[in-house]
Amino acid sequence: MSAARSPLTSERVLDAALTLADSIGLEAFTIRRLAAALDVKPMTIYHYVPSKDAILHGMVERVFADIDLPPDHLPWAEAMRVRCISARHALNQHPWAAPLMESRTSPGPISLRHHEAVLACLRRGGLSWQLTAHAYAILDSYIFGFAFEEANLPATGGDAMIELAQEITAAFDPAEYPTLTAFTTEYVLTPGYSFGNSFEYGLN
Amino acid sequence: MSAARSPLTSERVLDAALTLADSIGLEAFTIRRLAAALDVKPMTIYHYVPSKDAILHGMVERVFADIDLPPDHLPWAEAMRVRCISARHALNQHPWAAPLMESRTSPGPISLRHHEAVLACLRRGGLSWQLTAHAYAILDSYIFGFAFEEANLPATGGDAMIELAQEITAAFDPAEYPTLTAFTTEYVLTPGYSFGNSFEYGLN
DNA sequence: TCACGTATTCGTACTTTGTACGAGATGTTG
DNA sequence: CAACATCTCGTACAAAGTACGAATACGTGA
Repeated sequence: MSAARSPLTSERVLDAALTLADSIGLEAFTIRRLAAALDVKPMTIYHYVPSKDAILHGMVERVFADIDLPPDHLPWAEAMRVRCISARHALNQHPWAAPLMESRTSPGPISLRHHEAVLACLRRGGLSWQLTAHAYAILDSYIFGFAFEEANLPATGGDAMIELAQEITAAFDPAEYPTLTAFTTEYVLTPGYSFGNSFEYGLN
Repeated sequence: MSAARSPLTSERVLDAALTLADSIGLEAFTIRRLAAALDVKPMTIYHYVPSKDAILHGMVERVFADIDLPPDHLPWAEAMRVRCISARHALNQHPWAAPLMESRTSPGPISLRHHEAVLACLRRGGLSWQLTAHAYAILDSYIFGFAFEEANLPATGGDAMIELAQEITAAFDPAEYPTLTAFTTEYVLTPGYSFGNSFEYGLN
């Protein structure tokens, strides 16, 4: 009775890794839990993947693969806009990704292809090397910084945030931080407020 | 013989923590190593501090304390510029700080005072709540994102980078990533290049 | 069908980390 | 000197990554 012997592969390990990290966060993402999710024992994973670090590497590559390359047929600024919005979207799907992607040295082929495409887009737009470097550094700092902040916010809008803001305002003396208090009560608690709204505004 | 019994305090623990994290990085920063740096046994630290997390909290507060508040006497844009440059400087002194500061919920009084001052500065400048929120979100995303990227770069310019760039370019096929290759060889390796140069450029 | 080599899975165990618990040592006060 | 408070640390446990090699399952030719 082979009973559907699990055809585990490194692909399936990565699939499960992405899903698990999405649902429990990067802190709680452990080999042991990943093994449980795959319904195998921890050491089994090491037959398909050399180390946890390699898994993280693969996860980063997956996320990069999800980010649209700047389309060839658009002027550079428009093309970059497309890729930036796509990047934000991808980083939103995977809140754990931003710090990982930025802190990783030795990029894989997918990351490299991505960087290649972005640089090529800027150059095609006629930007000097210097402007290219500036544009890339600035845009990515912004995108990843924004995604990182957003991912670490306890709530990004909606009901949960209302409750939270009230807790916080209750914790400190409103007289000592008047502007901060006013900001939360008069603006953040406004229906429709969302941190994410600032993103597109900042893309200019 | 009391022989200079160490007057350990939570302040001294934090001093040592900052110094240690600066020199070995956040990954390697452990209670055991901190204890060694203070020349005590690990558990001694817990007499002055309730947990490692509390130490991290204190470290974040210290770094916030190092960031200049936007000066009252300047127009808001100038004042913000001052505080942003100061923030970048502080984050440069402590490469471990950026992710920590952004990922921490429940801020301490120093952080709160800082946020208060920034919000007050923007409001004094006549910005609407909405514009205030946008400005703050955008600026901080940029500052922290930039600092984070810079901190995680293997080298930020100079000789070390030259060597590194050559290693990397050697590792992949130049034909496959032509723009990337050209970028490193024709621009990054130029004497005087530094990632940090992009920061002030991006503040506009 | 059976034996054997390969591919896959896992049991055990070591290291590193944070930190709970309570014992010892030291200093202070009546 | 006795009693108490303060400070230090020894021991030990849980959770994590993963090295090592044994156990198992599977495919193939005799």
